[in-house]
Amino acid sequence: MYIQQLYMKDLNIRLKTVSELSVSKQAVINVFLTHTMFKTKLLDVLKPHDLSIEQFNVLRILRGQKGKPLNLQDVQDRMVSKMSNTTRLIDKLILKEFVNRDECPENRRKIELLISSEGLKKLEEIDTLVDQTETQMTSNLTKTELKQLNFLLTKLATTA
Amino acid sequence: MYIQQLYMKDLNIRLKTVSELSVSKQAVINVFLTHTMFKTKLLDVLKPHDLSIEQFNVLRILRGQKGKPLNLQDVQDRMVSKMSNTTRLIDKLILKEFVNRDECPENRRKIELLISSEGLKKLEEIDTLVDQTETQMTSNLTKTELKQLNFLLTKLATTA
DNA sequence: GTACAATTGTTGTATATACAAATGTAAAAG
DNA sequence: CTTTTACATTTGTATATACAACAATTGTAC
Repeated sequence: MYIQQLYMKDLNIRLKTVSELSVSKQAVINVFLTHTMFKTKLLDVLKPHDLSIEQFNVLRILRGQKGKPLNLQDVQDRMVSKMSNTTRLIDKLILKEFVNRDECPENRRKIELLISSEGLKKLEEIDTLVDQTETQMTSNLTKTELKQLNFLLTKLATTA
Repeated sequence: MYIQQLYMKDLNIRLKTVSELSVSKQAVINVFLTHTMFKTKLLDVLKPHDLSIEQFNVLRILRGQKGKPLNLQDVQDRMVSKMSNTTRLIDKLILKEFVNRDECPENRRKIELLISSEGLKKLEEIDTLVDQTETQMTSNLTKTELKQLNFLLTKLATTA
């Protein structure tokens, strides 16, 4: 509640001044604001399950492997964050027993990461909630508008 | 260099799978990816000046006052982050002598924050660089597309 | 086959984010 | 005028982000 209210307050203040700025500056600010809103709402959903957004993402990445292990590099490549953090992030998932880590037999520099059955169970528990949240967060755009948005954001990020 | 390459690698991997997801999920991922790209590039510019993005934002907010002091709450309301951090963030700006903090005479609970002349000088030094970066980051969208993007993002964030 | 380079992962430090609790001051209630 | 409530800021703790340095293992060159 508090967060949403605070956020809306920020937004109103920003929208007054944003319109005077260049379209580029506006775009940057709008992306930052939207990101903050998405992050906040997703975190609201994940928090009761004691997962951060990045931890949730890593679990989904590992689930996507369907039993095949991934090493740190693999996981890292599918994330939008930094190597240095991934070790510690996964440490926390291992503590919660959602992930297992083993030494890779062929190459002892590597590690093998696998999601556990508890991890899978937790993901199933959350999936629907996250889906609903994502739908709700984007609900004041029509499907056509969302496609348009995705087109623009993809174009923006791909070559820039 | 390294960051950009890594980022592009991530993006390519994501774009393969993203298309299979719902438009809502795609939008969320695209906003996250774009945010990361923007943040990385802005940080590249600010880093040589020993400023974080949020520190830079606070300086710009204070400059916008043209001599009138702001208290913490005011600054916070114009930011996209959390109260708890703002104290510490400003501590660092004070250490760098870009900002002065005084007790508010009418209400000793409040503080008065002012940008220093060094702070103003630093901002002038960076302004052009940041403008160029923002323009360059958004350069593969036309002005019309950027306006469209701003419309969609504003609509997305305003009521959701 | 030893020296050097590359790969893979871990650790350290600074900053930012998120929340809760604590501190100090002002205002309101009684 | 004292107690309670609200306000403004600070501090503490956990996680995430960014970068650099380090350690261990593997690969390559001579």
